[in-house]
Amino acid sequence: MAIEAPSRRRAIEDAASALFHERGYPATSVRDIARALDIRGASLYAHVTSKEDVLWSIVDRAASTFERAADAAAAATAQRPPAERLSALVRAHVEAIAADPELASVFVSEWRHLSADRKMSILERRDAYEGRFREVIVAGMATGDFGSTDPGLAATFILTALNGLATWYRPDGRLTAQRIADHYADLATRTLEEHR
Amino acid sequence: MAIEAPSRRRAIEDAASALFHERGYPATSVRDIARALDIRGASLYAHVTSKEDVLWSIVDRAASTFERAADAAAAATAQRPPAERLSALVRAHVEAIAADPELASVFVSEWRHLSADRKMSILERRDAYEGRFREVIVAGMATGDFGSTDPGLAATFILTALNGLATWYRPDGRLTAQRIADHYADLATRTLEEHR
DNA sequence: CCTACCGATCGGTAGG
DNA sequence: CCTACCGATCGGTAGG
Repeated sequence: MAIEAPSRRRAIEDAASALFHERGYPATSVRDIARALDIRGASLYAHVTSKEDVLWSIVDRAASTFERAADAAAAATAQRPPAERLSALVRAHVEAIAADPELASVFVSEWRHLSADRKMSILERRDAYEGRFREVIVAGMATGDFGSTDPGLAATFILTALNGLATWYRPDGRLTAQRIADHYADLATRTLEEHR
Repeated sequence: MAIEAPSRRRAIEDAASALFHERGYPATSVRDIARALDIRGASLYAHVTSKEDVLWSIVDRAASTFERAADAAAAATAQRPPAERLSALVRAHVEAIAADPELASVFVSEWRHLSADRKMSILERRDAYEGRFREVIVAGMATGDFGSTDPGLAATFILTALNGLATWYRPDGRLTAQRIADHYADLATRTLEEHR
């Protein structure tokens, strides 16, 4: 089939995601990934050029997923008040994590094992992503909807709390993704709203 | 000197903490730790029984540090309203991280590389620690100081946000530990307080 | 996708 | 704390 090669590549990335999520990148060997696919370690190199290359594909795809989700959330709430815009960003982030926790957790935790230039490129994208949260916080402070705070610190506080989900979320856990998204959007908004 | 042996052991743990913080436990070799102390890899084994043993000492000490800090914070605010008790717990946690970010970051990120029984023991202590936060949240909901929320989810949200500090805190950063503690205590409290 | 193999490095031990 | 060394495993290549 014409789609075999790309789907095989994707199967490798999925198996690697699961293992990187569970044990971390350095503790996962090329042979571990191959074993999950019932092939030999050396056979992986017919589809990938290096172990780091697999990590990069996963991290890059995860970054794009978060960026697209945030784009959609921002577009849908562009004319709404800051609290709603923040709530939409939080929901989009939580839903992206819940949709593929292994992908998200590799993105959140394993990027530091990338080569220096790829690491730098991811750090820049992360900062731009965090900037979306900072901008909404600044806007909310300007309208008086949000109390006065350090926007950078508040954005880091909230995003770190959200990212923790990638570590502990289980599809069959006590709370559904929707309920977690509801709660987290509420908690994040409360974190900033002016008390009155 | 009589204190040489224990201080040497501690020097090993400190060098290991710095490396585990920077690269993670699996990506740090015994020879890396030895090199930081200007000795040979094999010489380390005069002071430690295994690499995992070093990780355990660090994680166990970090856990005790957090527990003692929380004990002191709880004792000092036992008769105060829930918001103040929460604020004290948050400050204690942030200050413990800032006092030794490498120790804290190994505790937060590397415990999963411990053996099964040690991992279990740390997970239990973490849950008990998180329970202190849950209890204050429940108490605040009971008095009406805090709005209605899922105490477990809120505790996880806040503690995850705080733990992120271990990853990015730098003593020479833009904000002092005191200012971060102030802000984080404020953000955590706002996250829960009923709007009025 | 396989077998066979490479040099490098791993955590750890023996024996001073 | 050292030298010398162990078996196991690492990421990756050659050549089908």
